[in-house]
Amino acid sequence: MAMVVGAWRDPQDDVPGAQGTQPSQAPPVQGPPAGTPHTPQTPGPGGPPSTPAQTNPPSQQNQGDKQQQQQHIECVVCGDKSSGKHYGQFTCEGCKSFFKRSVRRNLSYTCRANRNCPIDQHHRNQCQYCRLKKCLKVGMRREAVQRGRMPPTQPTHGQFALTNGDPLNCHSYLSGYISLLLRCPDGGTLQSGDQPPPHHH
Amino acid sequence: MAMVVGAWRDPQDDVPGAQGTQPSQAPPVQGPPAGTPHTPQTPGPGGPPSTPAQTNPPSQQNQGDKQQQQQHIECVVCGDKSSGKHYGQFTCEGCKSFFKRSVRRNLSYTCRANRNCPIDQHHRNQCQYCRLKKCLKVGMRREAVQRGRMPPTQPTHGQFALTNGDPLNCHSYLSGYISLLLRCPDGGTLQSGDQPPPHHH
DNA sequence: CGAGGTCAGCGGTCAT
DNA sequence: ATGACCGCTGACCTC
Repeated sequence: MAMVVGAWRDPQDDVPGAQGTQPSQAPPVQGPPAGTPHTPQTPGPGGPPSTPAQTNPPSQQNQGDKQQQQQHIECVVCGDKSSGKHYGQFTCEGCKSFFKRSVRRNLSYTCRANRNCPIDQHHRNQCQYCRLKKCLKVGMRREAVQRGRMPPTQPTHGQFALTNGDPLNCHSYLSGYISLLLRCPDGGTLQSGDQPPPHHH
Repeated sequence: MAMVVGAWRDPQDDVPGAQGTQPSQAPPVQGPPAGTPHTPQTPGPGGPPSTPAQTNPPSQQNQGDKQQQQQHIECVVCGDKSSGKHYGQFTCEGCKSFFKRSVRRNLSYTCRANRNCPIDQHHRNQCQYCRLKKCLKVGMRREAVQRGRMPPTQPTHGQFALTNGDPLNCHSYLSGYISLLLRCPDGGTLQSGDQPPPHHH
């Protein structure tokens, strides 16, 4: 699992994981199973992370004053208070959610400035492009974002999933199929085995 | 990449107490070990992956032999790696816990599709109803689930809200199916995307 | 070995 | 769209 994290220096404008096209690393277009979704997460109780190579590079937490740090870990993206590790790094709930939404919906943003907007607790919402860039820079892992689960509540007609913002990357080919399904009076003939039309890339 | 095997549809759909029937066994989905949607994570603390099921003596290392290459048994429910027998069958930790929680709390779920969602390592969390159904189908025993810490006698009677049981109406089921479809039926092959930015108006 | 339990971290929700 | 809050999952442990 070679992470994507190489050396993270401050890229002025790289890390385009966000920009639909990614220059350097590959954005695996799919690597679903093979993507190595390994998620090192719980270091585990009683055991230090034995493998230093991958997680956080800068580990300067232990020095004279870290008494309270343990309780006030801060978000590596914006500096707000972290609520724990998320997608590989300590982040706040906001950056966690932002990252999840971005990856799930595969959004790409654009910076209106010079792609080096400061990202801190008060400015993090000013530029999505730079926020996502920083998320990636500090090592948040896209592969750790899972696919959605089943919706607990049922959507109403006309607006289901399309509005939940998680079309994930379902292709529009599904639209036709959906239309067909919706036309089904009571789904009577629809049987379980129904699979969507073969989907060819 | 065709990893997902076809869905396992079962001829006789329901299952309430089903058991005994020989599971159709999971398809050889063993390929990508990394496919975990969740986090496999590092061994860490207490020790190395001490028992990954590989107690194999260092004699044979050949891989050419696919017959008995490794002895990691797979979960009869989802095909993930089994950690031993649980409630009567070889299952992974996930299905074990899921089954335990379901039985303990006497939960009942509802399928939003047509009750035969594919259950494999990548989709097992998509439909609890079908996951539990499959657990029972392959023979996991409810009786094997112990009470843990519940009061010996009836707990707060009537507290067991069994949440449901009502047949779903045609519309909702159709909607559910669609939702499921929108969540990418093919197991993540379409991970990255090509989806154009959501251009709203 | 197989029950039980824990809880970090993922998921989703829904006022703002 | 954001992010505080809560439920579910499953890796790891103890018994």
